[in-house]
Amino acid sequence: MSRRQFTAPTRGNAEPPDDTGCTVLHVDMDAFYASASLISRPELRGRPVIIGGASGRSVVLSATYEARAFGVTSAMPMARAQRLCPQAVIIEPDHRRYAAISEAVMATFATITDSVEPLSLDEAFLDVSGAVRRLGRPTQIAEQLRDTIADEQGITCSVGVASTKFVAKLASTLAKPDGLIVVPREEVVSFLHQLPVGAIWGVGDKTEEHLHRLGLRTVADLAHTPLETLQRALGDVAGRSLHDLAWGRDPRSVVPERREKSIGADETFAHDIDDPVRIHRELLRLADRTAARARSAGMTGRTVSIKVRFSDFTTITRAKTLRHHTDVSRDIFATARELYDRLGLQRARIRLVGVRLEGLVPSSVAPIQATLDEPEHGWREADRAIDRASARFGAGSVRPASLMPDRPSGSQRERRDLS
DNA sequence: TCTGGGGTCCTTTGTCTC
DNA sequence: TCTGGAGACAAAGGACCC
Repeated sequence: MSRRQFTAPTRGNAEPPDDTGCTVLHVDMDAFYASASLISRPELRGRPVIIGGASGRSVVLSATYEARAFGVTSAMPMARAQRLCPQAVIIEPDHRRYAAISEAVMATFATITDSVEPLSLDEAFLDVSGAVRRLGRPTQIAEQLRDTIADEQGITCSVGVASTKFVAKLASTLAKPDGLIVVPREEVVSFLHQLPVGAIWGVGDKTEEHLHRLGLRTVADLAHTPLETLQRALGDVAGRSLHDLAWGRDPRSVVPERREKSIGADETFAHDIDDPVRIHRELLRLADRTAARARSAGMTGRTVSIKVRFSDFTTITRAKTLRHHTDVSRDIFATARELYDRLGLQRARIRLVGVRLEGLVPSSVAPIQATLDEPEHGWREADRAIDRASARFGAGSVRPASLMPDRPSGSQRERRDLS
């Protein structure tokens, strides 16, 4: 669910657009989480529905177009969304269902081309240059895809067809909902120059504000600003990138299979807390979750970082790079706890803590060195056993005793407590 | 209005080594 | 032994995306 909305520029003629050379497709599911949730609740179709958590601090994950008409957007606090649209039905997210539908949609993409670059669960770039002879022109392929996804999954999607990723992505945003926009190669510049600067991928609120202060409101303004001026204002990389994009220059190709560079987890508390014992417990839970996900992905990391957000929303991060790669819950927790304790916080009120493992490489290419104090059958084997138990009995079936809701007796605690 | 959770990338600054 | 520059790397923060 995009947070920004723009109106599509009008094309000057009624001829069908020329899609020659427009071999990049950007496919984006419409209100994906909301549409997926309504598959099992067909009686709610046509009504305002908001997908989001019930807790006081959660935000909107997605909303149907009927709810968006009331001003509800993604990432908006749930409390505000409910004030804007009190008649909306609230549904808790069902991430398993979203993952299953996403997998099926990606499988449909794979029948078109090998060159699929997923961006998230609900959108992907496809390079269809190798499929044109077999399946027809890019626009025909896009229409086939839209039909197949609607028939097989019961949800709609929008597609942008262009010669570059950046323009295809913009086109799909403008095509929403349930639409298709082709931007012919010779119309790229005129298409872009009508748009506001905020339409450009990578221009968020802060950059947009900065550009407005410079008097730059449209992509055309941006294109006609000297490169050096943009680089002075936004930095070398961002300045050059924006200037290139404003002229439709985007050399990035569709790259299938992007590898994760970090894995992490964070948690916002229902109420700010200042109890170090509770914060240590939360760090243990998050380290445990992070390590399990890394092992499940077959990855190990060398840098452990923590994030702490205070009650006034200021956020700090601290990181430590280890001598060896790890995927062991206990190592990640010990490092996270050390980083946290080093902050020397005296009962500061904390809103969120997070743990992240960075510098990921596949376990197969990063031999994990046993630490000197590691017993013959060490923590890694214990983690593997927990992973197997979780796979068999469900996530969380085995966990550190300090994370059990009801603290057990001392003997049980010693047997299981990883802390 | 009161801000989730999962990520990526860029910039700046500090430290270490040669 | 001290100093300075260059380059690599780590750390921290910020902006952005879905």
